[in-house]
Amino acid sequence: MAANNRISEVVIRRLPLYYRHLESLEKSGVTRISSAELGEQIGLTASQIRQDINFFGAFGQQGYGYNVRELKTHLAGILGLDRGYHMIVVGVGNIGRAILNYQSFYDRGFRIQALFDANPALHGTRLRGIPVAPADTLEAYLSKHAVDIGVICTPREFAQQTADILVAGGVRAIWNFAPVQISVPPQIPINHVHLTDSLLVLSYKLAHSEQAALPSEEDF
Amino acid sequence: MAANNRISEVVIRRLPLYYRHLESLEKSGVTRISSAELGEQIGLTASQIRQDINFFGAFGQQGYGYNVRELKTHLAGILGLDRGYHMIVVGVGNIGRAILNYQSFYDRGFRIQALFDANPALHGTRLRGIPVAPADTLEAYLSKHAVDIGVICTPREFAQQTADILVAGGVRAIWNFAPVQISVPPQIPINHVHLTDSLLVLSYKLAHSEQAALPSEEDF
DNA sequence: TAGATTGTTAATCGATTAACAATC
DNA sequence: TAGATTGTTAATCGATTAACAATC
Repeated sequence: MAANNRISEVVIRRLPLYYRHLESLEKSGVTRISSAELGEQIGLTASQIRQDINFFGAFGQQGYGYNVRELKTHLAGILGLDRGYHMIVVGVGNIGRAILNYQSFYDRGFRIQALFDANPALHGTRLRGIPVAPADTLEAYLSKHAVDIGVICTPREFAQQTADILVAGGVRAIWNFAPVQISVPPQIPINHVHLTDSLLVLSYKLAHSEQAALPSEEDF
Repeated sequence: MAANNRISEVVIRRLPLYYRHLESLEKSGVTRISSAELGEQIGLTASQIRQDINFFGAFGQQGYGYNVRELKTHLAGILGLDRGYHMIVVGVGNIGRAILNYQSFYDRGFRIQALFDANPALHGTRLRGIPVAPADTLEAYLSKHAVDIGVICTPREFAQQTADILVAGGVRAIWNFAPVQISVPPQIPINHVHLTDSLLVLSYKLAHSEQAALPSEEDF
C-alpha cells in the first residue's frame, strides 16, 4: 500500500495530525472537506495539504474535495493502522502506567500483551488486566512471543540493555521514554520521547516572548 | 542576552539536544570540543552546528573550538534556564506523576509548587512533598501565587477549561499533555505533547521498513 | 609561526507556496 | 453545463552544506 519511496520526515510527521483531525471531523458528522477548509482548521496551506496527500495517491476528487471517511481510511493504511500491533512495556513506573491507560492506543490496534518490571511487589499482579512479569523473564518471553513494538520506560541506566534484549528477541520497533540516547541496529525504527526537550523549547519561548521583557526576576 | 530576533523553529528545537549533549560531555570531563566532533557525536554537520550557534553569538574560538562549559552556560541562558520557573501541575494521574518524578526538571530550575486534582482522596495529601489541592481551588491559588508554567495533565474534557483558568490567572506558558487541541491567546507560549503522534510515526516507519515486507500478518 | 578551526558568505538542496490545466 | 477544487508543475522561499578568509 502507498507509494512510500522516500517520503520526507516532515511530511511523515504531519500525517498523524491529518489523521487525528479527520477522525474528529468524522465524529462530528462531516463527510466531505476541501483542502482549503482542512488547511484553515489545522493551520496549514491548502497547497501543502494537497502536496502531502498526493505523495501517497490521488484520494480527492476535482470539484468536490475529499471524502472524510475515505481519506481517513487511506491515512490509516499509510500509517499502518490497518494491521494490529503487539506491544510490551518494560518498566511500569508512572510513564509506563500512563501509556497503559491511553485507551486510544488500544482503539487504534496497539495491543499491550505484557508488562515487565524489576519490582518484585508487582510480579504476578495485573494492571488493567495485563500481567506484570519480572524484568529478567523478558528474554524468555520474547523467545515464545512475537512482539512488534517494545516500549522502554525503565530508569535510564537500564534502557540500553533493555533495548539490546528487545532487539535480540526479535522486537521490530522501539519506543523509548528513558531520558537517554539508545542505539539499535539501523533497520529497527526507534522513536525517542524526550519530555525535557519539549520543556526546554517552552522555556526558550517563554524567555523570548514579548511578555518576558516586563516582569522582574522573582515575584514570589 | 542573545540576539533572539526570529530564530527559526527548527533551530530552536535543536537547542535542547546541544544542551543535553554538552551537559553529558561536561560530566565526562571533556573541556573543549570542535564543531566537527560535536557533529559526529550528535549526527549533524559541523557547518550546521556553527550556523546554529552563531545565530546567538560567536562563542567559539578559531583554532580551538568551543569551551564545553562556556558554551553550555551560554545555551542555558539562551534557553532561559538561568532563571527559575514556578510550575503547577493540574491533574495528577500517571502523566502528572511522571512529570513530578522527573528529577532533572527540578535540577534545571523548574520548580513544581503545587498540584491540583479533582479526586477528593488526594486532597490534603502530598506527592513528593508537594501538596495536592482540589481542582476547584486553582483560580483562588492563582490569585495569590505567580506561576510561570502551567502543566495540564487532566482528562481531555477538562483541558480547555483548565487552560482558560490558567491564562486568566496569569500563567505565562502552558505545557499540555491532554490529547486534545487547546487554544490560548497568541502571546502565551504553549507546547503540546502528543504521545499518539509519536506512536503513529513509529507505526508508519514500521509499516514501511525493509523488514516489514517479510513477516506475515499475524504470527501469534 | 604553522596548524586548526571558527565565523560568515556563497552555493546547493529541499520544502513550501503559487498557479493553472484537468476534470468531476 | 458552469463552478469548484483537485492534481501537478513551476516559482519562491528557507534551510543546509560547502568553502574559505579571518584569527586564535
